[in-house]
This record gives sequence, structure tokens and C-alpha cells, in this order.
Amino acid sequence: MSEKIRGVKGTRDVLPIDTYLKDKDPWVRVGHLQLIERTARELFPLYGYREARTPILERTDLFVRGIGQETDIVGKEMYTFDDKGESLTLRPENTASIVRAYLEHNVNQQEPETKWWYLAPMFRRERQQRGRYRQFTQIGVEALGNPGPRIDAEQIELLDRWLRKLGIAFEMHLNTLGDQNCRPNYREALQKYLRSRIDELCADCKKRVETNPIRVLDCKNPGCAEVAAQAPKMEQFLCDACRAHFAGVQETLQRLGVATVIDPRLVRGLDYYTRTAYEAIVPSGLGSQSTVAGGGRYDGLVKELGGPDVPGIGFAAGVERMALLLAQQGKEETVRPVVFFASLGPAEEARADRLAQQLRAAGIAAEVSFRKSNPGNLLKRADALGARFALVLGEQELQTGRAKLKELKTGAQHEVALDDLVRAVKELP
RNA sequence: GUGGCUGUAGCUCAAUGGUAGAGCACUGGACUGUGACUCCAGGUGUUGCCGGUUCAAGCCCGGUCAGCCACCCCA
Repeated sequence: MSEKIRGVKGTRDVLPIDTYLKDKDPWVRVGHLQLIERTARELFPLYGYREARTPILERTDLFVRGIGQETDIVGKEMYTFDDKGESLTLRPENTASIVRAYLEHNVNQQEPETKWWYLAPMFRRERQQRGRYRQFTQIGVEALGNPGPRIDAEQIELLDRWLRKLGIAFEMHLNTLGDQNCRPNYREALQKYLRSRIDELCADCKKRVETNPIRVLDCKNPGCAEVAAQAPKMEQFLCDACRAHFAGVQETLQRLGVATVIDPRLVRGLDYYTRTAYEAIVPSGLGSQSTVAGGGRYDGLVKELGGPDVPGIGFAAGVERMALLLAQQGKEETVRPVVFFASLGPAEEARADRLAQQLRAAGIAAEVSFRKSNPGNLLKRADALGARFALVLGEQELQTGRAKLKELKTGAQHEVALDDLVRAVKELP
């Protein structure tokens, strides 16, 4: 007796049926994924973004250098393995890969500004829960070579437009993280402040004070939150250039009519972010998760990965999280056959095969019956498939060359000539 | 990685430590050429897996795996 083989922990199937669901909660539907993807494919090129595809596998060092050794992603969440002496990793995010490809092909020497978008599976070895999976999909954009701030606003407006188009209710949070000039000053001041109140912080934050003090601002622990509320603000430490940049982003967004919430506590977990940071946040529907898309500027990353001093900004959206939100709203597109052929014998089946072929060639979805049965059961089958019309093909129809096209919803029958079926179906309202 | 809850038919769920059930769905028939209604018949199963206690375990105990929820972190 062999054991039934199972999927990998933290991965999930998305199937075009209802009954595989293990729980009552809405789950990702194929139709919603298609809607999200199709909208992106249509919308992103209108903003000048072109699709880029990079490999799922990269050298581990790319992420260590790009994302940062101290981050949770690199420190404990990567799928890393040895490939005959070389360490490889399943990508946990795509920005580092995109920048690697950009540099590898010297794109900066071919065009001063580059706008790419991607749709790609990502892998992070976390404990899964609602809205968080070990394999998940991100749709994102990266704009390289443009120091902003108008590109920042344009990109935020793109995300805003996309989510609105899909009917997702969210709030766009916005913040600035400063840059290499002013962030160290802020970090130092913040650190000094946090050390003075270190007894009030949680155990994790006590460590963060030394490793990554800015993330203490993001802690949900009540004690930490209170300390954070009185902490010095980034805004007081911004250098003139960063201050002007942030003002420019806000001004452009206002001109474009994009509503944002300035959120001083919005920080980013990844080391490479500078200046503009933004997140689309939803009030509910994702369990303890609330971010459906996050983005920001990373002006130091390209250089960090061995390239020239090229600025960049991008966002990544969680496709499954978006699909979960859509599932709670219900609407989904499904493809159903227009004509179902109920054939009563071998000769009729042969004719149905050819008729279905003609309909499909004309762009009309058609399905033939493969099982031998009586008309009653075949009509049941047509109904179960959600077909609009059923056409019973028997001896009589083959002889006369005429058949009745039955509209299943109303029961109305339309007499049609088999030789003229395509035109007849097209002409029906 | 840490903690809590759960695991019985394809799905939703019952069963005091004592013989595994219902609804839905599925297949066929009543209806050898016209579905939705109705009726009848029929698979529905190593009770997640392994071990222990017991005369006896779906039920109690331990382990393990998986799912859910929360922390952490993030999309």
C-alpha cells in the first residue's frame, strides 16, 4: 500500500472547482487571478512599463547583498540549497533580480530610463496563515534611472488606479525614510532616545535598538507603540534634498488627485529603501495581514550590487491577497460552453465533433458529449456545465439536416440547419 | 521559529469507551428522443498517520503530519 502523495507545506492548489475547499472561508479563485493579471497587462503598459521575466533561481549572494543580511527574509526565510558547491536561492522577492538583470545586460547604457513590470512567484519559508503563503505571486513594477519625484507620484497613481479598477477598498499610506545623508543622523537620534527608555520596550525591540532602531516604530506592542509615539520624527531630520523630494511627491500626487495618508510609522523591512515609501493598506479581509501592496525608492541598491549610481523605485503587490479580497466581494468570470451537443450514436458523435470544431473556429465555445446516454441525462449534463444551448443530435437530425437548438434557461427551441449552424448561433441574440 | 485550536464519505457535519451515520454532490433507473421538480437504487470510509492504555478506542494518552488562528515579519 503506497501513501498518497501530498503537496508541500505552505503551498496551495488553485483549482477550477468548488468542492476541494477545506474550509468555508473564501479562497483564491482562478477567475480572480486572471482578472488581476489581465488588468495589470492592460494598464501597466499605458504607463510605459514593459514586462520583464527573470529566473526563479538566483545566486544566494544576490539577496544577501541586495536585501541585507540582517533582514528576516535573508536571515531565516530563504529556500537556499547547495548546487554542487554553489549556493542558490529561490527568489524571495524580485527587485534584486530585476536590478541584477538590468546590470548584467548593461541596460543603463542603452536607455537612460527604464520601466519594467513583472508577474512572478516568490518563495519565503514562513509559517503560513491567511494571506501569507510559502509560495506566493507578486505583480510589481520597477522604474530605474529616474531620480523623481514625479516618477514616484506617477507610480503611486498607477497602483492607486489599478486597485480602484479592481474594486479593492484601501488606503494609500505614504512616508519618507530619508537618504544616506540624513538617515544616519535620524538613526542616531532615535537610537539615543530609545536607549533612554529601553526598559519600556519588548524583548525584540530591545535588540532592534542596536540592529535596526527604525523598525521599533513599527512594533505593535502597546508599550513600544507608546515609546514610538513620542520618538523624534524623521521629518525633523530630513536634509534639504529629501525634504524637497517628499514635498514634490506630495504636490504631484495632489495634482493627480491621489488621496494619501501621511504615516510617519510606515517603515520598510528591506535595507535598500530610501526616501519615498508607500503601502496600500486594507482595513480587513486578510486576517492579521493588512498590506496588499508595498513600494518605495531604492537609490542605493544598484550601486550596492556593483553597478553605477542609478536610482530606482518600485512596488510589489501580493496577487493572492488581492484575490482573497476579490473573493469576499464575490464577482468572478467563468467560461461556459455556448453549445452542448447531445449525440445519441456513433454517427451523430462524428458529426458533433466536426460541428463543434466549426463553432470553436468561429470563436464560440462548444462541448460534445463523450458518454453514451439518453437525451434526458445529456441535458442534465449540459445544464451542469452551464451551457446556453443544447443540441440533441439523433438519427432524425442527421437525415433531415435540421435540428432544434434548445435554450436551457428558457426552454425555447430554435430550429436550425446543421450546415448553417455557425451563422445561426451567431445571429441569436 | 514560538503558542493556541482542529483533523470522520468528494463537500458540510453527527455518533455516552461497546456494530460508522445524515444532508449535499456524484452515477444509474422510473422517462429505449428533451434537463431543473419528484421517487427509487447505488461506491460513498484503513475515522490524517504511528504507537500506548483497555476485554473493547472515531472517542482517553503520547508522538507525528497537515490545516486554521495569533505572535514574528511581510505581498
